Amino acid sequence: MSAPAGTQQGTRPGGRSAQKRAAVHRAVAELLAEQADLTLPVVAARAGVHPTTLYRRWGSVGDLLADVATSRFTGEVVVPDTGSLRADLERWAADVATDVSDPDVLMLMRAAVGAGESGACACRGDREEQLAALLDRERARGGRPPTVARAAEVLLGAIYYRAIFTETPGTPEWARGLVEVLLPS
Amino acid sequence: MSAPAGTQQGTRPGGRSAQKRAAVHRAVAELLAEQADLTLPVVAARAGVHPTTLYRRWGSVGDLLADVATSRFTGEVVVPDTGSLRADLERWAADVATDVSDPDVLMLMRAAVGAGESGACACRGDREEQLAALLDRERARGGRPPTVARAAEVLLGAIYYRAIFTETPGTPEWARGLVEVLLPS
DNA sequence: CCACGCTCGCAATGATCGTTGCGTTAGTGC
DNA sequence: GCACTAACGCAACGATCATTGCGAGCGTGG
Repeated sequence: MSAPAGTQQGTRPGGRSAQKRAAVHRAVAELLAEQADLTLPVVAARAGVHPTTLYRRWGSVGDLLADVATSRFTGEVVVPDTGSLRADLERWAADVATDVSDPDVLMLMRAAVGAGESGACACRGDREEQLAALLDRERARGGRPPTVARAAEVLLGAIYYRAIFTETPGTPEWARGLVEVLLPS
Repeated sequence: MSAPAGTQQGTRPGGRSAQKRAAVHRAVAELLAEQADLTLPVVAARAGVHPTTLYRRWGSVGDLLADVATSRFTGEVVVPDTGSLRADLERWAADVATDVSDPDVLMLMRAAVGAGESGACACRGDREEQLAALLDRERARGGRPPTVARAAEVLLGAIYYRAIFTETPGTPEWARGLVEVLLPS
């Protein structure tokens, strides 16, 4: 919530806080993977940090989850640039599908969504921005790509839908095929 | 989890249990709308039921939420039948979008998703079956509609995506426009 | 090098949660 | 109408959670 984006955070980027924060994030990821019910004391114990610290810094499990989700889903991703919009989208979609088919990532997403609107929105991360970059490049090339909103709805929508609301997340191949819906040949 | 589908449930459909169950479901909906943190004792107090009953019948907040979600999202919905696949889909999509744009419904969905896979899947309800009915009718008519999976991914995917992962759920008009992606003219 | 301030650890407290054994009430079948 | 079973209410218990005041440690700036 208070972190910009990178590995470190906040007021004192180089210090002890950042290490604690990283430990806590790691602990959350671990516990999430173990299906343990997330609670601040439990996270604290796992992270080797005093519970008070968590209550002070984050206040609630929801805020902590939102924080973890943002730092997990927003990061420097190499946006594909093959020269062809279709190929770029296919590759991007496959990458996203691969990412969210990881059970641990799924757990994080579900928990973040359950934490409320902020946590849910954090799960988008900067993926719409990545999409925008792809589409802008196509527009600069002289093409007429769909809008970012439309692309996000169709691609991210379908990928997230299968990941979250069904038992079978989509495969990368399936995600590639999705581009066909957006860009009819 | 133990209920078939209808208003009542389980072993003794006509009895006291069903009333308690209804009261509990109502309480969950209320508390969800109030942003209160859902916990079994709290739900029990609101429902005028003893906490023990909840622990025995559902065991955990997750199971309770999954139960509430299933009974909320699966029900006798009048599947549109206008004679035209496109019109049917547009109307159906608009109905779904209207439904999930209700803040209370949104809260329920987020909470159910956070409760785990079963809760998340419960949010689909029987909407894919409704979709299947629409598409089958078109096939019987001699048309070649998309598969149920593809239709669900695109339509439900986009609608749910905007509802859950963004601050602005889609409007019915927007949802209608979504059909154009699935059925290019 | 030193003083300031932010962050963390520590300990104690009240509140709430989740569980279990037992008695009672309500619904079902003969 | 009567016995049986299932579901519920009740009360206790231990465990865990969430909060607060205080002191110490680490990083930053003069």
